[in-house]
Amino acid sequence: MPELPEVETVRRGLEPVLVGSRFQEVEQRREGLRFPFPKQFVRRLVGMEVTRLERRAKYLLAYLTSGEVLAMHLGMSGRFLIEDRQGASKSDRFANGGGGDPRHDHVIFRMSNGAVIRYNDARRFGFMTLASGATLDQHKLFRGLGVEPLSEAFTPEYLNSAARNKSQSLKSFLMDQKIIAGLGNIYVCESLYQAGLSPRRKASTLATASGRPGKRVPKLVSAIVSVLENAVRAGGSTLRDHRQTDGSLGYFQHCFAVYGRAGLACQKKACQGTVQRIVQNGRSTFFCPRCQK
DNA sequence: ACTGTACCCTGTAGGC
DNA sequence: TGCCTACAGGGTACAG
Repeated sequence: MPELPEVETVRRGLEPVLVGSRFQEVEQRREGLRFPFPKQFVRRLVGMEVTRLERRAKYLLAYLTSGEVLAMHLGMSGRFLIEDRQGASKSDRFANGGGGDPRHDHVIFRMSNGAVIRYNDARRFGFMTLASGATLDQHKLFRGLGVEPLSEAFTPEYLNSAARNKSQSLKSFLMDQKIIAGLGNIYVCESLYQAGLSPRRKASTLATASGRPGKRVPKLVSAIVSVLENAVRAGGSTLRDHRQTDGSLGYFQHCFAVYGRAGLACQKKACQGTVQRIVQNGRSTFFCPRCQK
């Protein structure tokens, strides 16, 4: 479900109730999600204060006073919902069953500040684990991750050199978390559309041999950054079941230019093309063959 | 190296 | 109404 903008939106929603608060009680309601929970999961959390909450790629990272980090991944359908102790939503925008089926509430955090945070995940592709904060960069899950697309390190030079020898499609190149961390299916489609680049093009055809990017790479970098920034600003997108931590919906889905629009007219003024759906690496790609070359 | 396929699991939308 | 199929934002393993 969640790509970078959604995870960042969740982070911003959780930060004020998690940071500076302690885990008073942790209810772990099953053995595992995608993976088993780590040994002594509850014991290693209870009593610990969260000192900061960060996002890396599509992971949420809660730094604990124990020196450990609670790393959380939402998979496809994971979401966090915040309530007060009485079980009422913090906000009154809780319509449409935004709380999800309680059968899929797998973890409940009761915090020292009174907040109750439920992790709900119907498909259970998400997971939680605990890792040492000091060596997080070396951790299996994190050591291979590529650059954050909203950081200074994401430059045309970086992308140019990463693409240089890649014969895979541009779409699968951009989906690769070892290259860019946090991009997913929707935002890759949207970025390629905005940059006017075909998802089928070989990644290497984008790059220049000199190491100095030509025109296409900077355009793609700008497209990725602006698509992500706009989505974060809009509070992420909502497809099917994504909800913000207060149960409300994101708004970015109203802004999709190509994603999910197969058969509809290309929105670029001069273009008479039709958005097409193809499958690449087992995932849907939406693009306009007329203006994406 | 890269692609396609299957898989993890449940919910939902659409066709009949 | 139900039953069936296809598909879903993520990621990994494996065969070719």
